[in-house]
Amino acid sequence: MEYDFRNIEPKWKEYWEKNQVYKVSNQSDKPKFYILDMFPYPSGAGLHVGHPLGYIASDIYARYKRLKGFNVLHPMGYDAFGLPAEQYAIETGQHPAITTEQNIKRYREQLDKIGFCFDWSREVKTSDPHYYKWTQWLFLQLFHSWYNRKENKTKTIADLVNIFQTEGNKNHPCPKDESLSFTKAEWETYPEKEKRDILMKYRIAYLDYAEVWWCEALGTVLANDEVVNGVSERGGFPVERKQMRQWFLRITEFANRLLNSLDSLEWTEAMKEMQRNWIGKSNGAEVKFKLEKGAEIEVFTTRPDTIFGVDFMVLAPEHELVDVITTDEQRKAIEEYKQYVKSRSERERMSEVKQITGCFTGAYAIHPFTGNKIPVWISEYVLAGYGTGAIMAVPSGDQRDHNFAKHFNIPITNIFDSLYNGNEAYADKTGKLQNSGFLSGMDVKNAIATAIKAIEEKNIGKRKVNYKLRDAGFSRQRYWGEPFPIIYVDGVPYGTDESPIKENKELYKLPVELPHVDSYKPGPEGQGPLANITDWVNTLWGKRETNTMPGYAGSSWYFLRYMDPHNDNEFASRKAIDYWGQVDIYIGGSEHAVGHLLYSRMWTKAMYDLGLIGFDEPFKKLINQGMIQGSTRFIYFVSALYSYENEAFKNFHFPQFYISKHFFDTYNLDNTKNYVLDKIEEIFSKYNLPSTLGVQISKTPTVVPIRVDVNVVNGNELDTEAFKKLRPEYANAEFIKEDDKYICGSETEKMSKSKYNVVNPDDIVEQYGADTFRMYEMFLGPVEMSKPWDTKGIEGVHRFLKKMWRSYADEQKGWIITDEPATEAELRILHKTLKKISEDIERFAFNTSVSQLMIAVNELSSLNCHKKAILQPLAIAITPFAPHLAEELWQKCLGNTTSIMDATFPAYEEKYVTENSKKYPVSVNGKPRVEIEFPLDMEQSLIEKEVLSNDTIKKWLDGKEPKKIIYVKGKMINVVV
RNA sequence: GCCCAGAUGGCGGAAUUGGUAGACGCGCUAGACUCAAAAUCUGGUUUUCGCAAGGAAGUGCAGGUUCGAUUCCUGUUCUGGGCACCA
Repeated sequence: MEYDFRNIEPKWKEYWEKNQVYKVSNQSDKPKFYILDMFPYPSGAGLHVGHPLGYIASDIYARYKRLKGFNVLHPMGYDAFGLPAEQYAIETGQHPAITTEQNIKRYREQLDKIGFCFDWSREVKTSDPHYYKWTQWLFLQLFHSWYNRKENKTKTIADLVNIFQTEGNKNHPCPKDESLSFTKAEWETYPEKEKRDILMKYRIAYLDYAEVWWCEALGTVLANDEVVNGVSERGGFPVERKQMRQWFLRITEFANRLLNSLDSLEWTEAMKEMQRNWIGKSNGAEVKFKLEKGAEIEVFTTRPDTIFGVDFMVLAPEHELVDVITTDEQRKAIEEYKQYVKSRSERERMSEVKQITGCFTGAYAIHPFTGNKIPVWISEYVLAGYGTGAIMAVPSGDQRDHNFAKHFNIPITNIFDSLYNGNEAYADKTGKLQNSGFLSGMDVKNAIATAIKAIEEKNIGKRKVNYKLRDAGFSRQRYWGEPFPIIYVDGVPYGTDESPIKENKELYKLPVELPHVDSYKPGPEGQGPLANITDWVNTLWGKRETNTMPGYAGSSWYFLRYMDPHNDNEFASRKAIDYWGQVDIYIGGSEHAVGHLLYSRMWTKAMYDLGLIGFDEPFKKLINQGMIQGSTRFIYFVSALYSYENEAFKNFHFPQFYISKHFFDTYNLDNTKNYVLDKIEEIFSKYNLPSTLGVQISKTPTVVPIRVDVNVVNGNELDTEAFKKLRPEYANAEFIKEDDKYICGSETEKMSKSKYNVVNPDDIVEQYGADTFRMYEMFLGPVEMSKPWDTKGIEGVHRFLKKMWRSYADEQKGWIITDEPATEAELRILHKTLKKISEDIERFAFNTSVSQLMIAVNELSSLNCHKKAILQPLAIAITPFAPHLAEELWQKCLGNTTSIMDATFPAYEEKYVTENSKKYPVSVNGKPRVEIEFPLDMEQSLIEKEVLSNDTIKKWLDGKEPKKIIYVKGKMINVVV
């Protein structure tokens, strides 16, 4: 009776499904546990071995928690809207709904093979109208909300209208326009359109303008991803930045809360730090500089203390004042410069340091304290979206300003005396200011306070907290996304749940279904494809919004839908939400650090404020899974043959020469080259080619590394026969081997089809079974770490499972479990293992728990142990890792009649894991010299005496007196001389 | 360019709180079983000097703190992730 996973695994999969073992109820006496994987996007390429890494980890944890007596929610679904499906539709004409459905089906098949305990009855798909109905509904809640800064809370627009009606906006300045001010009486006189324009400037979900990549040739807006090296990825057409009307989410209002409540989360410090940096809170001042010819430039600075060092000012090229202040002489140059900047991505603008660009506007500002004339420039290194889009440049104190001043020969004012050396800005915050009027002689901290005070007294600015975080763009000019439940009545946007629209039942109804289109071509003027469907766009009350929502719309709240996935009356019932609460553990890649994870935190806070849910952070604990990279294999082609004249050369199957890695590495050496040439000649002569072909061997052939499909490589050794079968053109491949092997080169890269390094989990499961696959992925190393995929260690894990099996079953005799009582030694092995495994699982260290299981099985089999008392608990312990095997042992061998999933994880007993003596490493001057065993409760003085009388120690002391003896109980002993 | 992370034998990795560096597995190697192979089992395997006993060096690199550093600090190199419309 062998370990026959091909029979065992399908059998139990069917059993679990038939008995609905994974079905989770919203009612239970057990404590709840919610463990969630990040939503996958179902790509056309299917799953590769990297995807399941996190799912296996969460599956192990989920099963473990269940065995520990929790009611565990462990769902899975799909983030099914997205650009790739639409791109595919444009190329092939297939509807994204159809290809997405196919991809999902494929994903599901692949996931099922690995034996996950997902409750599939709770599956959600963001592209399902039953789902996006609620995405749209939640959008409407955000549209009907504003942020009350006084209360630090999301409130309804109705509430804001009330405030305006009773007191105007004096207590609630407009976040988009602080100069906006009106009284209660003025509010009453505004026509409806103006009222709504004002309200729009307060809404959490609001309309504004923003830049997008526009490609004239394709007539469409492109994602950053689709712009490569400044041209469109498709077709290589020129692109430029273009202003377009867009929906936004006012996440900036939540900035401080998003920052502060990070402290309450069990996320890695790195993850929190990334979010903190993204939010980018900085304290400083806003200062207005009057221009010579009227107008003012407002800047934000974190260093108001350096104001006496201001030598010039820089506006973002998009700044609205640029056109106003530019003098006639400079207008042409400024226009040309602006044109240049349009072709530049923000990334390029920020990262370019070597090449300094900019243009003088011809205008001058007046320094508020010195009265000096300060030239005003524009440059790409100042971004419109950060701060006020303008800076005061202090070359002696800021490196970029310094570079700029040097490059354009702007004289530099030194405000740091000898601290500034003339070559590099002095950006440190230590030392005293000089040459700075009333700030001279002060240190930075003092000077900042004094400067702000002076600025405020002079009424030219104020203290200000600034955030790098920007409002989140919420529109895509695309088809495959959620349509907005918005209709423009005379050009004014209304929610479909507002008067007058809601009077019409058809228009009121959610979801606003994504209409069918025949073409995915963009609409006029960069609008999405929906703009082409006039029937759909034009409604009784006006035109529909033709943008769709971005990918993160559906994924910002999906964790709530799993709690109550089939609810048609609410996005999820409050009862279900209160029962499951926060996600206890969330697993996914760190690439979502500042996108998805920040957006869903914001949605959660808004929903909490609006009383829809009872917690304001979605993910209590976060585990970042590393990436499994591809390990690309290279073979080395020698282009040795050529023909002078003959056409037949092209159609003839010539031998192709590939050299093993060693020869490639040393190809520059004459020895190697001659050896290779001799070999080629030797092989070639065997072919006996007709001389009429005119084929010759090159004396100086070049060698080209070629990526080869990893699936025909075993470790680093090429399976030459499999390679030849791969494609007809390889049939005559000839290999120049080393030690009779063809060794490939390798490189670690992203796993992708184009690099021939994709490994499909199906193949691994087919060959070794799901249990081996699961354990092997965990055994590779810590979940959080990225590592290249390599199949070469999988044999070891598979051997381990077979060995474990042999503890329970014999090839000839069948089950060999006995009822004999366990010995002390056996119990020690068992309990040590139980302890280690539960501790390791709790800290997500699955690689070491697999090791421990291996150690246990090795030790038990060397004791020849087949005892039920040991092996039954051991079967439960391995369940999270190898559920199929465990279930087989549980029911077939150990004779249980219910699923092992309903077993209880055995607790370890302290008495079997404590030792009473320790073999101490004894060091002399920090170098370990000998091992001596002492009881743990032995007195230090006695130990010291014995140590000093040890022969080896005596030898190393060499007659010298020990200065000090360091004894750390249970750890080590060190003798210092 | 900025932010975050990682680097340990031939390979994946272990060392959980500053306390024996290399657990476990792969690979390699020697042997047992076998007509043979597969499977399985036993031993060896960081490098280096040495017949051995035993020594020396060693956790990307350069320093530092400490009785003691893979672990803490400073600097640095390389690799990976993110940088706001890929998801």
